[in-house]
Amino acid sequence: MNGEIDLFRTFISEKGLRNTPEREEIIEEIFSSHNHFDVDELYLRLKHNGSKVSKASIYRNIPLIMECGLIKEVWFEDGHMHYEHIYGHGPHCHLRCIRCGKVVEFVDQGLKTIEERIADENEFQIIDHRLDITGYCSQCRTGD
Amino acid sequence: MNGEIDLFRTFISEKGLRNTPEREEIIEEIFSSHNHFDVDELYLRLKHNGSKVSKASIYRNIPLIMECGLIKEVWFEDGHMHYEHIYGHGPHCHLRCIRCGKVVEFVDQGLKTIEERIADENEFQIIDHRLDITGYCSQCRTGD
DNA sequence: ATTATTATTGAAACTTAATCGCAACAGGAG
DNA sequence: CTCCTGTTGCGATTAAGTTTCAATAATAAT
Repeated sequence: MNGEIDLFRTFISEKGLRNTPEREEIIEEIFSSHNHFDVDELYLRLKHNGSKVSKASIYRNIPLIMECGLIKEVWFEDGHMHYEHIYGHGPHCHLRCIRCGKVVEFVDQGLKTIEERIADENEFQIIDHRLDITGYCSQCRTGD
Repeated sequence: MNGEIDLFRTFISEKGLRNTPEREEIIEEIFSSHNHFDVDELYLRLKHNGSKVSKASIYRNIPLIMECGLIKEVWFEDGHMHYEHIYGHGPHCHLRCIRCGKVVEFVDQGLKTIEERIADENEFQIIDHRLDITGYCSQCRTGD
């Protein structure tokens, strides 16, 4: 358990960087929940839990955590970037409700097949992909 | 021809707003090319063509052009939003090269089927969707 | 046409996400 | 324990996008 924290520690060491308490606090806070997050929310959660980590440090460490392959940018909304966990989650896509903001993740094998065919047809080497479907969830949809 | 400009004019009128030369210049410049664009690039293109439209007016009009259904936000990159045409383009997805920035559009009927099934399973009402595949194009891929 | 109403414009100020410079601090190798 | 240098918090800075405001101009009414 805590695989993501160990992975990050190793990643940092192998890059010749330093494992600091601030880094530990940030990575632990990020993975203390399974949800998507943004910098401001993460900062408030840390603060609420007694951490003194600055926003600057969060902004400085997020690129490292991404490079380590533990999180990635998912969407830009309300004027800032939002992130999600990769570690412990297989590749997946999103259904996002425009009204209530709820996000449902889904996995579809057929999608992978399509992507591979498209990539093949274009001699394209896939590194990442993102499928987001936006609309209204079951609670928010208007009687259509 | 010029369907998008007429649509915008009608849209503006029916909202009780006013058709100004600035709006004409902006919408014409946007649709004078088939490519994706961002505000800064659009502003420079307008300026280059002798227009005196300000960036503020571009920022003010883009939401209207989106509401009119002619363009939409496609991705946030390099610190700012990028847009693409909807009018004249059917629903499509993107292959984006991380190295050279080239974007190839593709259409896939199977994808629509998958999306509809996912939406159905989640009682979700689809309003929009976006599938972006990032990686390396045929010119930029490393010998893998 | 003329006038009145009010949306729109450009310029500049402002807001805010994200980055950067700097001095103090601290991890970790030796 | 000491040194080297990466890291931190703070505050300043940058830049995208928004807003304020006075002047302008599109449209409807006259």
